[in-house]
Amino acid sequence: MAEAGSDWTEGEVDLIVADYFDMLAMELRGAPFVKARRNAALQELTGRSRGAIEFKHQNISAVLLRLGMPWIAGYKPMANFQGALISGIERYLTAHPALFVGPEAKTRANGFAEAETLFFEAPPAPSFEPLPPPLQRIVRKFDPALRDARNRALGRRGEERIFHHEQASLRDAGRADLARKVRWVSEEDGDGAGYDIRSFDPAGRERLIEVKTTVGTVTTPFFLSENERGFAEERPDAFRLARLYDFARAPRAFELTPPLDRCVMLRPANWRAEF
DNA sequence: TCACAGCGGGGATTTATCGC
DNA sequence: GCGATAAATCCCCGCTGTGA
Repeated sequence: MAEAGSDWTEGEVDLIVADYFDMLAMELRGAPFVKARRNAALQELTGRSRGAIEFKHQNISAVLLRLGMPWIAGYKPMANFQGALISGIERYLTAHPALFVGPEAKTRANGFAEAETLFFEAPPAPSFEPLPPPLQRIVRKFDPALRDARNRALGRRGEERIFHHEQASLRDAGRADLARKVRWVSEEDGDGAGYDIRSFDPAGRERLIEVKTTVGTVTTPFFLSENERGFAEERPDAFRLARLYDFARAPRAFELTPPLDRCVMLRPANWRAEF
């Protein structure tokens, strides 16, 4: 049994990290669980106190926040965390590479006839703060932005949600005529237009919306193609980037308008090699 | 002295359960 | 169905120990 005040051992860290990810997966699935019982079971296994285990849960949330991954609601990320936790999380992710991909990535975002509250304020303009090297290593191995970008089903469901939201908003604004003209361009014509949805504001002005969806949090990075970035520069009057986040749990969104580099930090993510 | 990890305690709030 | 009560959840405050 561990002594209060001593550093957590690798075994203890592995236990609590595994338990945390198990609870997180259940939360994302909408499955019920009682945190106090999980805490009590960990107290039995580790000899740590309730407060110590809860504190460690908040430390794990802090690491996941920095990684752009979702965390358990209720375990508010602490400001700091110890290095042993990073290693523990890396070990867990290495052993469970399919985490949040596949069945777990199913979402509960069904039925959205009304223009319910979906859009909130965008996060403040970025202040670039580099990740500590151990976290950079994890991001390279398990990039949550890349994982979400490769999840085509997730992207499609995000577009569907925004498509219905645009229609409902226009109907609520008394513009059923415009709501009928909203087009899901990427679904009907395929990718390549530089945006996913052609919609309108209540005054009839065009809104060309590119939808970016992640399971992660409000600040989880996302990928933008060169075509999309170029289109945003070409049509700053109409281009809108709809950023849907926390999609598996409680989908929320914010909207970015060009110039995009004033709202987000754009960094080249791949290179085109030509002869 | 200071920063930080680790921790205990507890108040406020929400949710579940029970008895009427 | 409703109010009372218990349990669970959320998260804040402030303390100790340690190492630089």
